[in-house]
Amino acid sequence: MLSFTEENYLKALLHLTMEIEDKVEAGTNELAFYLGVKPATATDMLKKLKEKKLIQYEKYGKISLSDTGRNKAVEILRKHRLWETFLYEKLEFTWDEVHEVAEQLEHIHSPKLVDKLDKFLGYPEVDPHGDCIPNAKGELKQSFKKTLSEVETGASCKMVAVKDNTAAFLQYVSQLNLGIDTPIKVVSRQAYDGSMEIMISGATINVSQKFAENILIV
Amino acid sequence: MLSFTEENYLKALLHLTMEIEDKVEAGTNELAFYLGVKPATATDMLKKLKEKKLIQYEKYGKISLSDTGRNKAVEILRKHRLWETFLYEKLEFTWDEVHEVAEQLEHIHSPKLVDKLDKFLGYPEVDPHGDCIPNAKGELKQSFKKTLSEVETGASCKMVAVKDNTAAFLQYVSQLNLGIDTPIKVVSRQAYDGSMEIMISGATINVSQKFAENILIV
DNA sequence: TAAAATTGTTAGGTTAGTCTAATTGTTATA
DNA sequence: TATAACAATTAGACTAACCTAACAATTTTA
Ligand SMILES: [Mn+2]
Ligand SMILES: [Mn+2]
Ligand SMILES: [Mn+2]
Ligand SMILES: [Mn+2]
Repeated sequence: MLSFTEENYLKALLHLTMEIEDKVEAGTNELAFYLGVKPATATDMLKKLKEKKLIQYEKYGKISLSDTGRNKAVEILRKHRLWETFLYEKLEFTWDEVHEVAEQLEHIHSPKLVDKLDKFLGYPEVDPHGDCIPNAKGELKQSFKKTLSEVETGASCKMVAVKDNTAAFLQYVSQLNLGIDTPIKVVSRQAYDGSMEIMISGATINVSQKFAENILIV
Repeated sequence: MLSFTEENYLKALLHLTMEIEDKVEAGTNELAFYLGVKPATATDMLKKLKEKKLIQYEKYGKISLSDTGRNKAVEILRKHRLWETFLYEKLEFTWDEVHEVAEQLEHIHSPKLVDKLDKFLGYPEVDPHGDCIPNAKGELKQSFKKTLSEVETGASCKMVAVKDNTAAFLQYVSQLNLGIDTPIKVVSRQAYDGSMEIMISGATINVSQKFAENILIV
């Protein structure tokens, strides 16, 4: 049985090696920074995870998940996203509130609970942030979606997910009347700073490039 | 913020000081045994809990919860029983399966989650084992119920709760077609070992004194 | 009431997960 | 290619939660 902490390291590694299309490795400092611990701490844990055959790793080398490690990590991601969906769909949580609580709930050990929760929710495919929920077999539909910042000026698209899951960002998005499935039209763009004018259900608003890079569209 | 372990000590103390009508104190060995740790370990924790003003305790003396400690403990009990109810009512768990998972879920920190869960469940008053669920104000309806073993021969009663929450006991009870609200009639009794013959919906069965002592009735 | 039994504490160790400071290995750059 | 910058590891410490073994206090009981 994995500890709370070990699970978090595996989940972090899955995140770091899934972010960018063909990135499959992570570094010690990168991992430590992501988890908010010191590199020395991460090194200790990496030795343990290697010992348990959950990662591939050599001293001074890059880190990648083993098949077992990846499966564990995907299982945790599945739980995380199912719980987020539960909180959002059944308990009236807003999409900026679910993540924090799901960070705790994802560590509950009970295969039956996960399956029953999945069933209770009607086998959802995406969580409140538009992220894919891995299925019971541990299959994760990996899609590298385009961001709003990549949409051509004048073109239209539809928001399908968000990249940033912080409460501050999510609240800002909601405040703009923007949500999953909202149609967006890119009206104009500033070459200077990449900010853009977008149209959401009739209203035109101005958003920064940083903002646009965190809205995933189709 | 209390740790997982500190919460378990407080919960154990609440249990031990609530069991019997006017018992309000517990001993170190008793506590350690209940938690499955060594007395030396419990002593360490007792010092810490005293330091945090969660218990009243003097070296070589008896232990009791302070008001703050009791409130924390009741809050955990509330979460435990709400989660058991959720698993039973919404996720098709059986009453012998809920406790184990609730032992984990009771440590999730989120006031909003507890309140929303309570609302989602329709503000239940009892859990699947017939135990009272403390309300949002932390009020716990304390009732010292009679056990089946105390019912006079020939008299009838109704099962309202169980005292033992182990899977083995609960499965046995279910197997006997016995559950919350089932009417029971005490047919006869053996003076020798306290075993009794009881009638449940027409069928007569024989149960041990130990069994009867764990069925709470009204 | 003194000895025995029971109950509880202390001392000293272990492991997991964290830290800082010092050091070593790798990569980039002048 | 030598050196500077960066990335990663090691050594040594700390805390929380546990342990065993030894000891001390309290309670029981003969
Ligand atoms: Mn999340
Ligand atoms: Mn999400
Ligand atoms: Mn329970
Ligand atoms: Mn219960």
